[in-house]
Amino acid sequence: MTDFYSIHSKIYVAVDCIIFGFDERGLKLLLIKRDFEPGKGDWSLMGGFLRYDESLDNAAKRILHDLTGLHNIYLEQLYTFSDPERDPGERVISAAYFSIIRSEQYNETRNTGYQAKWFPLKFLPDLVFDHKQMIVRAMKRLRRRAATEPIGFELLPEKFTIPQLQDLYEAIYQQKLDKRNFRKKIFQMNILEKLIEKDKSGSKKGAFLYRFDKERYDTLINSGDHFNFL
Amino acid sequence: MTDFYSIHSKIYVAVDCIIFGFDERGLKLLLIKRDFEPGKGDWSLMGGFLRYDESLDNAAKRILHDLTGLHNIYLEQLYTFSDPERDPGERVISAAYFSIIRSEQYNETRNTGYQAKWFPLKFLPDLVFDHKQMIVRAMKRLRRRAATEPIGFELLPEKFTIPQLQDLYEAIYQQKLDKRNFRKKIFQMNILEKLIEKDKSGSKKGAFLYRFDKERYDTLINSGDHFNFL
DNA sequence: CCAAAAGTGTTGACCGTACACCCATGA
DNA sequence: TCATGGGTGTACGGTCAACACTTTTGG
Repeated sequence: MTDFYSIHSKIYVAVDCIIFGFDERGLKLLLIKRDFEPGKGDWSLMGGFLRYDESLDNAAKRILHDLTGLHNIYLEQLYTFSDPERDPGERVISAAYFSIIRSEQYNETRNTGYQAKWFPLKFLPDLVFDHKQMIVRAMKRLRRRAATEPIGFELLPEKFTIPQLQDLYEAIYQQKLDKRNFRKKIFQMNILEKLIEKDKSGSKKGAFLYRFDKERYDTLINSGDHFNFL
Repeated sequence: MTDFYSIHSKIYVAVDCIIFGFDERGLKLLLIKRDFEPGKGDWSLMGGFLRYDESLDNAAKRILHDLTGLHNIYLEQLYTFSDPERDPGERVISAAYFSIIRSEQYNETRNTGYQAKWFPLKFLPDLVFDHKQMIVRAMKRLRRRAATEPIGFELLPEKFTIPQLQDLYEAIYQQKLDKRNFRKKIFQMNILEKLIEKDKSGSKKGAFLYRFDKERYDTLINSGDHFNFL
């Protein structure tokens, strides 16, 4: 291949993944302990380098699969960070990716060669480089997405209760929501399938389980409907 | 500087700018005719390469200044395009930047060594590489931004009439808006300063000129206000 | 004097928000 | 039996959308 651009600089391109999870105790992030310099021993987002023959999306998929063993993770490009001083070791720009997984799908004891750990959003450790900024931006993206797309369901088990769903939205937006208004809104969207079973883990009475009806949702979208989840 | 990452690939990083303008005939984009291979002679977004010691934001500013001579252009990172096949000449990823200028500030006869031309959005020529995709994404960003931030004013002259402002929003969202409702909404935001002068270029009666009152806008935002321009 | 664009208010529908009590059950 | 969380309806206010006529003036 002819190099048309040889007077210009080539640069390392990294990919860093902000991985959101959710459980009873709220939103959390999956972080790893860096086992290489610079920043060895510090907490960091899961990352890697873009290879010569792959897209950023594929690099992010590869990196996430490496860590979690999972395919089909919700993933979107967030922002490319490029301050020349951002990585003290070398000139590296980094495309940050926003991703969310059902936390049940990844537990820390999985043996992958990485030291990974879930951290509640409110108790994040210090992080290398500009990873904190990446997380701040990811949090904003999560809020925006959750308001207009049904990504909340990606953070819950397949079967979930309305109170669980509400807890999730309250965690994302950091505000209490009115129970009755929340239910009204969700139900009138008509995208949940009510199951016969109840989940009794949260209360004595038990709460009905629901499932997100993706087919119905897609049908509604295709017929021009819009949704506002908050 | 130690190279910690030498087992990884370095890659060319480009920056491409989608430059929006607006005039009586609607929204338009500033494109240039490529004067180097590959794609020489084709129409293209204005672009350049990221230098070793600058951020992407600064690269975009530099590239825009090169073309237009302007500083303080509205600019935001849009998305990084990275398909390995996107540039047939070499492996190059490109960070696309979304920018808007008052079209009065740039006219095509300016002599910069670039062959640049405004194209109405509806009559774009074929473009090199993935530049069309970049524009599609930029258009979406423009719609989103224009709904929540006062960027519309960046596309108009300092003094403008309400019908001009309405024409702009109609062009952005490609739909007719009701005159009375539009005025009501804009005025109740209380961010326009009405001038004594009229602009008679659009009608015999003449329309009053207004100016965007940025200070008032900032004050309102700081006191927790929100805006919806559509 | 007339064509062409600027400017002006009201109403009904809908949506978001506030708010309080009963139900089911395990301990 | 009681503490705990699940589940339910209504009323008010604000916002959005629909809609038609008068004003000004250059040609």
